[in-house]
Amino acid sequence: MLTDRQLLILQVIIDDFIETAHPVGSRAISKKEEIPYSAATIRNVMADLEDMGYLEKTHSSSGRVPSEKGYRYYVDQVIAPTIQESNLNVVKHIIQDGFVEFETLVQKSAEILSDLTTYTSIILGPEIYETKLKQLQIVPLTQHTAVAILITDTGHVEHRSFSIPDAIQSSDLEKMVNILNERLKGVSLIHLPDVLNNEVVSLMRKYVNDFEKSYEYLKSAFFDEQPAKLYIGGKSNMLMQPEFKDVEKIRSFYSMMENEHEVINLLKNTQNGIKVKIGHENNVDAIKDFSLITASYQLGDEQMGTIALLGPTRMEYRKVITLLNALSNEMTEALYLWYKSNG
Amino acid sequence: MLTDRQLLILQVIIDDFIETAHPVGSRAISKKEEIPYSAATIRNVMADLEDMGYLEKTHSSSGRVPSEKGYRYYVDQVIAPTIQESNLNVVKHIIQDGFVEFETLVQKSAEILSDLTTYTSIILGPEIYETKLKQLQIVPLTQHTAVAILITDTGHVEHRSFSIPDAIQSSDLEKMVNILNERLKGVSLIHLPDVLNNEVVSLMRKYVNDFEKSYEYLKSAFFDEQPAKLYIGGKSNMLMQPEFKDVEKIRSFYSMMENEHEVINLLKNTQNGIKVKIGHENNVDAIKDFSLITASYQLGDEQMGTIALLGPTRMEYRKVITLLNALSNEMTEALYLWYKSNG
DNA sequence: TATTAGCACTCAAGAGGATAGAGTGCTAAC
DNA sequence: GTTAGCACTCTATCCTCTTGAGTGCTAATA
Repeated sequence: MLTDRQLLILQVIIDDFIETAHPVGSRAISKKEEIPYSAATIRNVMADLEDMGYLEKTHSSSGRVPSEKGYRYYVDQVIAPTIQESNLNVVKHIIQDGFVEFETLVQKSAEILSDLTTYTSIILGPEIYETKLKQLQIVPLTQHTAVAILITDTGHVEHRSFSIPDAIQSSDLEKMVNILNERLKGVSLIHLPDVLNNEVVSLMRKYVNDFEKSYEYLKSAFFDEQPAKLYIGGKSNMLMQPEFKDVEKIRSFYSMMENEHEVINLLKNTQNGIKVKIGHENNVDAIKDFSLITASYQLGDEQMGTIALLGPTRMEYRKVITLLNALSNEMTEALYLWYKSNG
Repeated sequence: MLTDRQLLILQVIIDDFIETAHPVGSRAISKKEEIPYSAATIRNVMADLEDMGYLEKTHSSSGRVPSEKGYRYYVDQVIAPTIQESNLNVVKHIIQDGFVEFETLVQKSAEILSDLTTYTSIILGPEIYETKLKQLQIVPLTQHTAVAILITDTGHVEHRSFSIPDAIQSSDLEKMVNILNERLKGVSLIHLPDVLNNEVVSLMRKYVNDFEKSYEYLKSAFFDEQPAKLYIGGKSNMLMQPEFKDVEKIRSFYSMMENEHEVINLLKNTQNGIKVKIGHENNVDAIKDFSLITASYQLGDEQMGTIALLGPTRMEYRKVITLLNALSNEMTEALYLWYKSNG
């Protein structure tokens, strides 16, 4: 447990370092208004804080720099208790421009977020599994091609083009779609494969000629994989950070960000609420010098998606956490209102 | 006009520099098998080539580096005449995996392209204006929201969500869509606004209550702006290039690439065929050290889209031009077959 | 006359050394 | 418990020196 004085000094050091990115020396601290101690006293306290692992030196006679443990303490003990529930009015603003589909809303919020923070924002789009099927359609283009369109009750639209083998009659396809629409309307996407296999298959086998083949085609068009929607904003913001002087660091950062799969993994398994992962806590080597702050938005108990900000460990935690907190509240609220109005 | 010897030496210098990224000295050249001259002779030739503007020095006693004029000559006189029509079989490969919409095809080709070259690929998606409307649909989601879906004969799907003001009856919307479908089917997207204003408006005014408002909504949903589809692949490839040691360069490159608008402008106004723009020829300061090679694919005389590769001026022109040429031929061919089979 | 060998010269890049400045730790005094 | 003072440490920067790759020019050669 830290004494009041130790805490004060830790705080001042971290604030200073976050602002300047330079190691902080005892003399600079003692000059600050809120600090009534001399440089020598500060030095003693700093030595203690270093022993406890909250501070580090870059070399034996340098000023101090916060360690990951230091940031952790700062975030948990200093920042977290003081976060005020606030409202950003970002979402409201976007919605006022007219109805938008939820995905667009998320994307725009993300852009705003990265502009506001000069860090990189990452958004894992609303998990569409929980949304329900509104309508399924097949529009023939030519004799051998067609496009299948799937519309959810949130206004999300998925579409796939596919070709129709000679063996399949277009009337068969039509019949099939009719059956599908009748049976699947209102079913949530995550249950779609189940319902499909249990209830619909037998029905279709009865009415549709050469059913197996048609079914295979439809199935592969829609139900095989639902790619997660990933938005990344402000990647070049990162280049403004002074810690990015090293080309090698830039390289590893960017090639990681180009790999969708890896980024998605980073955001997965986040629980509700705000989560701060500092440096090595991310367990990913490419971002061992970064902190990732994630927030999720949800409907009821169901998590819908994740918003995150990625920046150097020397991040403006207070600002970022406040922002993300406000935004995730707004998103959750917007989602709730949405579903309520959907009855 | 260059003598044979001058041309030979210019060629060797450019090839060498493209490979190593180091200024090329006279001694190194004279050691090459295909060069029967001594270093001193080479020096005289090099001095002449420099006087003519084909070569440059980085400092007064450095080796020579190709100038933009040098690259220009190299591309126009050395490379261009030797390009062989070839086929990459990329497109065929993708199409064999099943019917895909044209946009997907373009995107996949782009990925392959950037992997193959270690440069950055940029693709301006098929201009959808020339394609024809297949079907227009409005699917109501709730009492106050709906999603409008537009399907083209190429299998391209656009969708917009919008809210329905109280004043508008859903039966009116339905009527409207029926009229639109009847009248607009088969109209090419680029003529849509005209036909809409000239033929359809009067008809609708007759049948639809409170038409003006509904119309405004539909119009804003679809016909205001068609965002060009832009794909960029292998941005981090650029970081592998040795010329990218300077963080400032990286910064200006990446912030330019994040600005869709600017990138689109770069590719616009490309004519048919392969076009090579070297360094300052691009008229964009951020890529004054880059070359941009563009190829378009078309249907008949109508240009459909543009494929481009962006790399350092020290680019493997032969390889890139051959690749792009092959790919654009393939795309054009695929497009032709496509439309033919559409009757 | 065209080519080549030879030599003086130039410049960038890297190594080594000196210096200034910001910082520390420790000790003794308050 | 706090602070002043001092010796010490390390980095960053600047300067100088050296090396090596390269050039241009001139005189000799084929």
